[in-house]
Amino acid sequence: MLSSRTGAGDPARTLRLLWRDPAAVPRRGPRQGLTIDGVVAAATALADAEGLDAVTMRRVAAQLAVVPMTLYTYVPGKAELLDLMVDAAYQAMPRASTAGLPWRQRVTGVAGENRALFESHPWAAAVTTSRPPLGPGLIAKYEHELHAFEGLGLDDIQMDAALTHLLGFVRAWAGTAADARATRRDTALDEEQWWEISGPVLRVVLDPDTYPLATRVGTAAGTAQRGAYDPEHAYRFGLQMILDGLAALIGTAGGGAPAGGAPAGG
Amino acid sequence: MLSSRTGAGDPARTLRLLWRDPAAVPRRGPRQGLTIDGVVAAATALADAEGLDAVTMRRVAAQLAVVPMTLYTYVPGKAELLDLMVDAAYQAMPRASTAGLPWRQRVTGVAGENRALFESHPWAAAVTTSRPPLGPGLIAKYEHELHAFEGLGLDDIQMDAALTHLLGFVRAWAGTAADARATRRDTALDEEQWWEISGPVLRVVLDPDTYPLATRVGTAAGTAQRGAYDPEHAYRFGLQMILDGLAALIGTAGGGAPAGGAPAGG
DNA sequence: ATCCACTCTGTACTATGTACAGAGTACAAC
DNA sequence: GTTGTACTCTGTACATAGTACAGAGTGGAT
Repeated sequence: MLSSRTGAGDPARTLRLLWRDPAAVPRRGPRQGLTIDGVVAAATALADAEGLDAVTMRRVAAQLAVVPMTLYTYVPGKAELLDLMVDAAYQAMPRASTAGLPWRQRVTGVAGENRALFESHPWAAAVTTSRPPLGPGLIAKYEHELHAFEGLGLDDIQMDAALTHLLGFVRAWAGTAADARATRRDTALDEEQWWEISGPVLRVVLDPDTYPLATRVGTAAGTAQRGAYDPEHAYRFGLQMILDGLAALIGTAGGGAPAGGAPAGG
Repeated sequence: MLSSRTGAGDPARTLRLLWRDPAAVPRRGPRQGLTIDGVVAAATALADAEGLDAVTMRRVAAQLAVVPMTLYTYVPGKAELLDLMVDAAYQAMPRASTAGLPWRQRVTGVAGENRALFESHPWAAAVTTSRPPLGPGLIAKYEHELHAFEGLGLDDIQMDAALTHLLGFVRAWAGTAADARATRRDTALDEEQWWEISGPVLRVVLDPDTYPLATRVGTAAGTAQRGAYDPEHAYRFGLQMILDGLAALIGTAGGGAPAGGAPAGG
């Protein structure tokens, strides 16, 4: 039962894998023909190009010119491979220092870095990372991002919660945006065509007198934006709300709020 | 190609299904032995009890004592079944009027209703609803929830964006919380046990000098809460930030802000 | 020189969504 | 009534997924 091969679900093993623990490298037997990084890179390339669904053990193996089961020498299972992909993506993120900048700019920067992550790796928002992969990438990212919230008079728990809230927003936004893109591709219907088809049906079935607010606001939102959902607007709006919420928290937290950016940025 | 049976991916067909369009009910042939509502209810019961993965066409069919393919008489495919499940869950949500209450209470109420939804139907946060299922449930929910944002001096687009932001938060929160629960169940490790195993490994591999902020804040957050993640705290914190962000928006929006609740509620 | 831990491989099992074809049923048209 | 046919329900079958398992080969530790 406790075979060394079947280590799927073992947190310690996954952690050692994430950190590339040298003690976990086998000393006997033939040299490995691939590397963990190579496997992760192949899987990531596949996910970037064709989405998370394209990441199957068979296809990753094919990329690397090995048979599917060979991957299980490197990775306990698919779930762990996904964890490794996420951590590697985190590790590759740029981490420019924003020391000295006003906090609104720092926080906006963190949001932007995460947005960029999800734009180059849309699948990352869809990975169900049951527990966060506590690898070097995530830790380095966490360390970097916490700096944006330091010196604002928040205690440690507030810093963590504020960062979590911000990251949750960007992730949720990225998920919605990616879903919209994916549907557009799969259905071969863009937002406009979809409304062209759905509009008439809805008009028959949906009674404006029963749902006055919904029709008014929904129409306004749908008309202002090209379709039903404008990712750019949602992002700017959400970020602004978070910045303002944070400002309120800072005002509450220490008593004396340090200087920040302008109250409202465009 | 345009068979009436294979209508998966057809938005118009899905819409008619969502609204239970009587015109879509067949007039010829034997009477159906099941109902759409019955199918949706069976699938929902399965999802509630065992999670989204348990919802397979075979198992839903088994619940209803029919053969899997029979379901395809009622539903074009699994994706549409999930859409129907979500819309039905929306429809079943309580919609108590909060007219007259201060806006912070109204918005808190909307958040709470959604939180309750995800607590009784955790799978709902995980359904990838590429495009929102524009059924009667969603529309009624939208109508109801918009009322919380009316009279605050926001224009229609701001109302929509604010609601979207709030819902995104609750959904993201629910997803994280559900993931944590699911992992606990699948791994048979609770948060504490997991840390017991991971702690030693992390201590070896993670250098506090390289990641000072991360270790300090991470430890503080992990100690204060029982494990690494405290859903209750995250929810309260996030909601507070949204309320404060909304307050700032309202202050900006019209010039004269209507009366609201206390600046900070518990 | 020997051993066996380890790598890589092929085969095989279970599970999924759903296409397809056939058998039976009951309303619409005559 | 009788007939036609649109519709329901069923069984079989296929492609694709993750991965368990067993065997053949390899090379560092002894």
